[in-house]
Amino acid sequence: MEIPKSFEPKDYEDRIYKMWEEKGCFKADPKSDKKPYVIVIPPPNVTGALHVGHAMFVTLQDILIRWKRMQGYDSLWLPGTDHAGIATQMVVSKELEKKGIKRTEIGREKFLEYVWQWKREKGDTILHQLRKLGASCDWSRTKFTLDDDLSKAVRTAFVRLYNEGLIYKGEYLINWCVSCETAISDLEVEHFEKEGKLYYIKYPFEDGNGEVVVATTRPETLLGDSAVAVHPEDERYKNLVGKNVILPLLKRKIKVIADEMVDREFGTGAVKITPAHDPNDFEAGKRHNLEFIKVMNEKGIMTGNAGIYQGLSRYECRKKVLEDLEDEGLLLKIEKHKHSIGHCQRCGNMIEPMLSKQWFLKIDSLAKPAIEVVENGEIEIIPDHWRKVYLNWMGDIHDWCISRQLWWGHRIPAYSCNSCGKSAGENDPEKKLASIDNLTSCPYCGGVLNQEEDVLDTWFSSQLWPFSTLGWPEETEDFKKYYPTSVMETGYDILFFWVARMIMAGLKFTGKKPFHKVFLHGLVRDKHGKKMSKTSGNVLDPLDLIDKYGADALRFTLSILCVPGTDVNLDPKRMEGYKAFANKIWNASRFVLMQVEEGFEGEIKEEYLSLWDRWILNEFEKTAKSVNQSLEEFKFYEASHTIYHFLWHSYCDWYVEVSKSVLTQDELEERKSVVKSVLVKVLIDSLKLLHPFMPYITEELWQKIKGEKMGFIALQSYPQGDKYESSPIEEEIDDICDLITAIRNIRAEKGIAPSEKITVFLEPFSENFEKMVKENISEIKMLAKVEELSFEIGNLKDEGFASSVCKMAKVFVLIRKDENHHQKEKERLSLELAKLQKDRVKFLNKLNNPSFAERAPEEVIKRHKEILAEIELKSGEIEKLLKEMTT
RNA sequence: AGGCGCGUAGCUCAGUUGGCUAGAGCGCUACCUUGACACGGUAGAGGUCAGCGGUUCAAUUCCGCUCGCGCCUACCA
Repeated sequence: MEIPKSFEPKDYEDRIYKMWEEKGCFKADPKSDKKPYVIVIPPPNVTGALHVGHAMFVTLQDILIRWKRMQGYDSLWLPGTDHAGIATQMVVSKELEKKGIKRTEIGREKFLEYVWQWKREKGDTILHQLRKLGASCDWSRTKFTLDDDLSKAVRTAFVRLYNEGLIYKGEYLINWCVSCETAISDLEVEHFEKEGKLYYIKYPFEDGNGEVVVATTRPETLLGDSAVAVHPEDERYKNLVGKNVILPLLKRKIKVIADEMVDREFGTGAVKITPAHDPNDFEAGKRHNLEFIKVMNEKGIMTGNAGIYQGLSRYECRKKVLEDLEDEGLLLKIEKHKHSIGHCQRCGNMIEPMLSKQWFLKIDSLAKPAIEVVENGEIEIIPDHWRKVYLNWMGDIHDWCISRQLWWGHRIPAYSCNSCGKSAGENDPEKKLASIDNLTSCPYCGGVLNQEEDVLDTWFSSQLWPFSTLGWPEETEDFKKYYPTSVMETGYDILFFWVARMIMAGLKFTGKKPFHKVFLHGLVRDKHGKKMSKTSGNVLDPLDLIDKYGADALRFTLSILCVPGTDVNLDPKRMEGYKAFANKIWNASRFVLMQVEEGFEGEIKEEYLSLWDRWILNEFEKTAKSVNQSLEEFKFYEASHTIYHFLWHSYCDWYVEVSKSVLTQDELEERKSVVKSVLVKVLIDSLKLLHPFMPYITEELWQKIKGEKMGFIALQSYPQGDKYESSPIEEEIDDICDLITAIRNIRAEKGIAPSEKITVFLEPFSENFEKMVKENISEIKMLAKVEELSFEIGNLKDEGFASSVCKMAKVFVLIRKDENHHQKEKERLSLELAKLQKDRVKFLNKLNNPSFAERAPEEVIKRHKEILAEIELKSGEIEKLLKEMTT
């Protein structure tokens, strides 16, 4: 039987995926008595396009899911998307604007219709892209955070928190994005250090005698100042406290206060206080009962409080304020100043700290148990150092601003009454005004109700994902079987955003931890470790990569680069290499299939197994055992590397080559048959072992070898390697390989053409090795291209020969004698001898040290002695050779 | 400012409680189109494990310092 010579992933990837999906290979079955293994997908944004970050998590999670499925678990990988409030609203608004439709003009209801329309058309794009990667999700359970059932979960969670008094509404200083026109949480603010300016501004005293100078980076906010603060123990300013100064430009009278927040070393040691536009000043304002003067509105435009500056943008206002200060001689000086400025994670605009009425979640009581489960190891975070980061952050967590001024999202299920004036979050003593079900009339007075306009932060729904997707708050069959989930696998960049919040929410609402383990993978960067970004032009598109190298190569690359605790530097070169690996497997299979007849049913008869056969069978078991172990520990790189090394370097480089010496020569039919059986068995088992990593090519080859009626490799049982046993065979094969390499080395160094067969003389160091060489002489001859291999050294002096000392024997290769051939031989051997002698001294010194003998463990001493003996044997033999040559 | 982490071959990285003669992939050199595969084969070259000091019989591994780099958190006006 034969398969095409060229390996072409495009020929089979889509076809195979379709087969898997149609035959329901990925469906979990709550009725089965198999043990569950569950991962919920980190839901991609519904607006999202596939990027390498997705490729990363798909690869790792799919490896785990397929591995466990093959191990006999009821694997459930639950897919879905989140509604991505800000992102989606922005995308759809922009699309509408192109058509001349303005969101604010058409109103909330109409706008949401458009968004749903968009979602129906485009929302599944990302899910189809995940399939290209081979993701074995149970698509029948696909969820969306705005689905009816998940929305009900959100309302349930909100109302419960509200009724317990953990949700409050109030006017606080929050992070406001003037471009997205919504509040965002602390976590959604990104700080960049920027070179800015520090402006020194004079605030004249009320009495006209002199002034106090304050330093600020944001001169325009002085319009909202309500005080100037100094440190209470600052001698320079002690007598100023309580006095009034005149606010420049607006000429308001404001007082000088004393507060310990002031850093005497910074600037002039006097600081302007703008309670409505700075988080620090907000706190100070509360402490000192200051006026909160809002000088900027939600669009970043100056308000009426800004006097003549009303209507200017924040940027124009700064310019004008500075000009005017200059005119009035109040601008003392400008210094360069580095400081960090918050930017909106979504749109990149500067964040405006703004006084605003928002909904908050009290977090302390939720955080406490979430800290405990990680501290006591009930939830294991891998790699361990993220555990420390988690605990560090959780220990200093702040209340969470959960309201967003958007339309797309879960509208807050809270109401206020027109008639009696009761309002959820503010004066709703009996907690009647938040409700899971739609409230139609006021439960206090029967009056007309208004529902809160704002929606909840998307993460508020994402935190419920591990259980809302399984049916919570209902006790569904799925929820009962699949919750808690097994592993949460995601990037460390959303440890706080998502993972921490899921732990808090899981414990709060279900009373159980949402998952047993958290594995955090590194971020995918470019080949030099730089973050991928459109501006750097170093973005790699997974769909392009799949097109060029195949999904299997992309997956294998990501997996083998995934070392816990480090970011992944993705170099297309690597993918080329793993595409070559796929090609290698393809061709190895091709070779095997060429050896066997259609429907070959191999049988491995013990009595006909050779050393090499036993070796590769055992080597496979060792590999399988190691791969399982690595996967248990989330060492994807190690698992991938182990398989790679086995298939390429053990199976292809050695066993397949050795098999040729049996299959192409005059050997017993039984031997040939056994070798074929071993070739096939090890290949098939290797394909199974590799399947979670490279699902497509392994499935395709499985079908070609076994035929479709044998089912899917995806559903075969995973090799466990439990038959592996440590055996002297390993060392014996090592020694034979060492001999073959030594002969090949001489061939290469002496420039003997590969086509030329040579004569080799051998002087084994042990009878056992001589016996072994004799037993495997045919394989050795074939692999080293030896015509004649003799143990009768005779007198080689007159002949031309090259020699080498390998681990178990002295090797002589007959060559044509040339002029200074003895000289060259001597140089070569002397070089090797020098190297050996250096090592010899090292080991000798160690062993001669009395405290080494005293303190080192016996095993180590023994090993050292063995190595020394080996070195001494080898160098002794080389010395002898050199001596013989000179005489 | 606080916390975490990194510096091993030209490049990207492994190296599991200290103990083999420090490994891999790519790149490089030489030779080879041999009937699975040139997306290949064979053989090589290449490292004072950032530097200094300490603990130890023994340090790439543990500790301290120095230099260089990265990330996260934070209210430096």
